Amino acid sequence: MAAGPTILHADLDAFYASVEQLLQPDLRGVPIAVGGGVVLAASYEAKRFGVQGGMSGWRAKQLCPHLTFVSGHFRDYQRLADEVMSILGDFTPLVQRISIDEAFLDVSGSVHLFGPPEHIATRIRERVRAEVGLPISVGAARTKHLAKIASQVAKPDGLVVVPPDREREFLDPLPVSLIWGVGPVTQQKLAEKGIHTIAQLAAAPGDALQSLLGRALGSKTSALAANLDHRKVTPGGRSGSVGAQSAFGRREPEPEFVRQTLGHLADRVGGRLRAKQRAGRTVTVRIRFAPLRSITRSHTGRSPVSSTLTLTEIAERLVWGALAQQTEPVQLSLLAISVSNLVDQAAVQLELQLDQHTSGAVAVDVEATRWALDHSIDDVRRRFGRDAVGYASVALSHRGVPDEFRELAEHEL
DNA sequence: TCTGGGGTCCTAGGACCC
DNA sequence: TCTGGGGTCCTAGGACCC
Repeated sequence: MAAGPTILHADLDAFYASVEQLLQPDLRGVPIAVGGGVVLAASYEAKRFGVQGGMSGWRAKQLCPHLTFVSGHFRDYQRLADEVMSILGDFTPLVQRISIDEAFLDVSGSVHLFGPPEHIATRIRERVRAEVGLPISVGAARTKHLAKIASQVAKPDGLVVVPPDREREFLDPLPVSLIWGVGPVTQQKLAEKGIHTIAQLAAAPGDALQSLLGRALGSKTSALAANLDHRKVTPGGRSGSVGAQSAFGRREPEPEFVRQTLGHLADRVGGRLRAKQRAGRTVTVRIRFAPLRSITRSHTGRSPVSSTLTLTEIAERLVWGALAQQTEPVQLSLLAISVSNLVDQAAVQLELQLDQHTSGAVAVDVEATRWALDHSIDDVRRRFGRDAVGYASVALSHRGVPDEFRELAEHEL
């Protein structure tokens, strides 16, 4: 029995921009960009001029002089994307959301209820359009990789089904950049070897690719080009790290500024860890210096942490250690904190109780006390809002980006 | 005129252990 | 007298994705 095209990849088109055009009818049909300094998303009218997400605002304006910039309505993005995901869930419980606006579905168990995959895909597109008001593209194929490529080819507002007996025909002429994991650097390396299409990539010897791209990427890329993808659609899934960052134009590394920024970041990261009942043993800081260069420093401790004050202290130590190593005077443009090596908080508390009878008692006890204090703060914030209570220097610190945007990025998918 | 924020995965070297 | 093999963990950096 040959498997049919039972994996779908559903991807909302130019999502942020489409939402703005949905909410503000006078923006429909005109080139718009969400964002200001940086383009977060561009409407298809703007994309026709070459405007792309991630591009700086002035560059976008150069390409498209009539471009309208709109500020984002981030809560609406979350709300509408959740509505779309809920529609997807009506067709199968096997929905794997991989970002705010896209998901894989395995509909192999749904065909007896809803008909063949291409019919399900069509129904999804109709319902999203009718009930939410947004365009969505869908790819249907036998594997996740093919379905994902198919949805990209289907854009904007289209459906592409890849029948199992026509997969090679579909893949061969496409550019290598459509393969998952092939970005600008890899694309350039391949181009230097004369490899531009997936057909050329599939024909290249595996060991040559491994020496060109490294072992893992080489073999993964060969496998995808050869159309060998066995990944399953797995709903849920928990993240392995939690982080936050803050960019600011160009600042002298003044102790008070560094301390407040790290306190603010630690507050956000700690709060999210505690909300997920998680804690982590490894704390990593990233420092970006004014003209682009960035470094990371990390510390792995014996016991997991999630309290705001402990995170702040570790981060400060790492940052000042790294700054002390710099031989030239530096200016900062970004600071970030990330926590990894995560474990469940329940396990942490058990360990805390055990540790109180051992030599690690003092340090661990401090963390336990701070964790309890943070938990009370979290509670108050849940009831009275984020700004109701907090550490003084943290509460005062400025933010360069709307809070809604941060919360959107933080949202547990 | 350098541009946001949140992630994943991989590499490579060194420490340490058996 | 440098000579083996394998494994884990940690650190720092980089490519890539949305």
